[in-house]
Amino acid sequence: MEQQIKLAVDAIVFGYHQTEGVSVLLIRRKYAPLKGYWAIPGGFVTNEESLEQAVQRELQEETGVKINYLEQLYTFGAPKRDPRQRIVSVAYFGLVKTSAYKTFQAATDADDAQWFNIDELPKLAFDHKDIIEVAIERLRSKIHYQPIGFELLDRKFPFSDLEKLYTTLLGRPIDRRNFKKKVMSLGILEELDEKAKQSGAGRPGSLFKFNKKTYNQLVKKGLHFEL
Amino acid sequence: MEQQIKLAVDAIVFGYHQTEGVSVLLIRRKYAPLKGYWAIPGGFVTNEESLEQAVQRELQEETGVKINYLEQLYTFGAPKRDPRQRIVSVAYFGLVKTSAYKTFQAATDADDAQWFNIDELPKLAFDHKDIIEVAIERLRSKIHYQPIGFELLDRKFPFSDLEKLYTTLLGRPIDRRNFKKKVMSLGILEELDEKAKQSGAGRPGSLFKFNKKTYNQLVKKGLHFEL
DNA sequence: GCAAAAGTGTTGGGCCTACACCCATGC
DNA sequence: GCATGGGTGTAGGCCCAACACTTTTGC
Repeated sequence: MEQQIKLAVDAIVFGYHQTEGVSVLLIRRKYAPLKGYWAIPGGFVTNEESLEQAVQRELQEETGVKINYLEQLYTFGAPKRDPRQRIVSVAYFGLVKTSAYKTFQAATDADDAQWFNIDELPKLAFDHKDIIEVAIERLRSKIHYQPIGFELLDRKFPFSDLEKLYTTLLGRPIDRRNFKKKVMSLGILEELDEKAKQSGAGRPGSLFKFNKKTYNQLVKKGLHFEL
Repeated sequence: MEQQIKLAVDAIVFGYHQTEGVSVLLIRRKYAPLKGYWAIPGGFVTNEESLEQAVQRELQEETGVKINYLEQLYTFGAPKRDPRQRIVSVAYFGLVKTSAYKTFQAATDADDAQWFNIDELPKLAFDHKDIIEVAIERLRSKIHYQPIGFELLDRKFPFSDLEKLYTTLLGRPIDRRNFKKKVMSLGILEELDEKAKQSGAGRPGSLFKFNKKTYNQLVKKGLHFEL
């Protein structure tokens, strides 16, 4: 008997903003089933493109977002996850600098696209809630062996941004001095001769940037980063 | 245009034997293309079964092996990985006690099934060499956060078996005393009132078994195990 | 008795944690 | 000048790595 399975890809894209926290990019479905529900962006793979290309294309079409950090998350294939027919979906995990995308150009299958704080998710279509949970799990565990900030923060950022990101993801406070010592000892941060602009009160901090080169070397040879 | 992609699963199954080291289970292809080549067991997913069921079924059919530890590894979907048509394959990663399977009942698509030491792999069909490399990578990294021995060793084993397994996977010697201290401190091993049978010279060691209950608890709440 | 493998403790050093006060800026 | 957030150093304790000799067995 002929196989009746369709192959899709989904993109769970995380962003970060120092006051709004960690958020995930969702679209509102334009068509049935579950029209009007929020869902993870994604769609069917075409015959000639790679899986990564399919993810990038769907993301582009549905939200206008282009991503540079993308990794495979997990493949979801339970027989009844879509009511219409058997759909197996390869989920990808992406990180972007939220600041680059405040508004979206939704199109094709999507009515609208929007960031949602990961603690305030709307009702989601299909098994998308489970998928996001797996993705959040991955994000949380990733901070232990990969200094994620590089993909989530602006090119230049005050040190406190990084600290807040970690505090948020860990869900507990961390010691500022110890954290800074540890991060700086990795040698992937460069301090700049520039101060952050003020956005309220308080002493402005120096700006930092990641040194992409040493960062990549470090990631390649494996890194442990316990807190 | 209609999607023309077929979905398959593959199973990379590892076994361990204290003199033969770590090995992977391969089959010899019975049909074209690449008839006679060695390959990873696997096959197409049927419409009603889950991905895990598909893996177990194919493995059963092609090698007679039934597995109890199985996790998803990665999904391979490059457009040209199979010369005939687009095939996307969800690869799974399994561990078995080699001692349980010295001979195999090959059937269906396979002429023959056999263990191969991971350092002496034959020429493999399709992109299966790459897939096995990813799997070995996963196996190696897994020993750092999960005491793998449970799935790979016999129910009762001398402590040196565990030590040899780690030495082999790490590719370097480890300090016996420190290793034992660390493993015992996890509280997942029980010492038995039994000595290993002799297989050559040397003093016989006590036998140990894993305490499945505390082991599972430990895995669940996360575990770091650096060496 | 000799070769092979198992069993067994201690110490020094490095790393990690805990901890509190001053500084720069905006209002 | 006060409120807000940024910046900075040290000491004690714990854990980890390094290290070698004795015991039991087969031959």
